[in-house]
Amino acid sequence: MPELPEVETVRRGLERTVKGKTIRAVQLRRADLRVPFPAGFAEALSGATVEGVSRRAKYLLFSLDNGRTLVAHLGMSGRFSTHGEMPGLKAHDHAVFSFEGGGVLVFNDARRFGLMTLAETRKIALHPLFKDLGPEPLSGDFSAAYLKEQLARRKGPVKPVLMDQKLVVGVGNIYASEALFSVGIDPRTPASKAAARAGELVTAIQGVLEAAIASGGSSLRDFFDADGAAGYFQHRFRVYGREEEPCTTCGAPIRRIAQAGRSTFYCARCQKVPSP
DNA sequence: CCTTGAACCTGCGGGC
DNA sequence: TGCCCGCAGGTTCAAG
Repeated sequence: MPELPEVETVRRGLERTVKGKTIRAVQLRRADLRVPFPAGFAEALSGATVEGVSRRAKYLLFSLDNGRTLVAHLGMSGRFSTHGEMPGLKAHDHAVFSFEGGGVLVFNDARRFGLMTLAETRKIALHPLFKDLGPEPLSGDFSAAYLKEQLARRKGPVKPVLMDQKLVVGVGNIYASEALFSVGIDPRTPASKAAARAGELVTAIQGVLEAAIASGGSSLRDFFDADGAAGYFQHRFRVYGREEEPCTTCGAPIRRIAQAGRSTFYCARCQKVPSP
């Protein structure tokens, strides 16, 4: 389901609904998602108070008052939902968090590409999940100079390179296609050839991510924030999922190709390989 | 190192 | 109606 804008939307909802609440009990309805729940998971969380919910890349970080952080990734289909009292549990409701004074948080993930684990808050940057991640795209660390240097040493097509979380985090299959349309670069362009346009690419990536966050993310098959609301940025897609539909700029049919096993959408007329 | 392809798992829609 | 195929917002591992 989620790229950075969707995870950020979920984070904002969770911050509102669970910040300051104390976990009374955790019920796990299976032993693993993409990876096993760690030993002592429920016990470590019971009695802990959520001090805040932050985000690193596409991970949600619930910081607790016991020095640990609950790390959650939504994978492709993970969803959080909040309830006033214990709801009737449905298929793929894998983890259920009950809070003191009422309130229940349910994690549902049909495909189980998501994960939940615990980390020492103080050493979280060194955690295996985080130590090799690139800069946040909406931070100053994601600069034109940085992106130029990174693109210059890559030979593969620029679109899958932009989705490499070691280069920059948070950009997934939708927003990589959208950002490349926005700057008019052909997604098949060798990354090293796109390096000259690094400054525009940084601006385009930031622009599309910020616009999507402002719209509450994109809701495709599913995706609802913690309050059950759908995002609406999908109505503003220029290329993603629009194969054979006319380009909003020039009217040419949008094309779909496969790159590194994922669908890429682009306009063959508006998007060019930059000339050296 | 970089890059690609397969794997993980379930559900849905389209074509026959 | 039922079945098979391809497709889906991510990450990780092996192999070239």
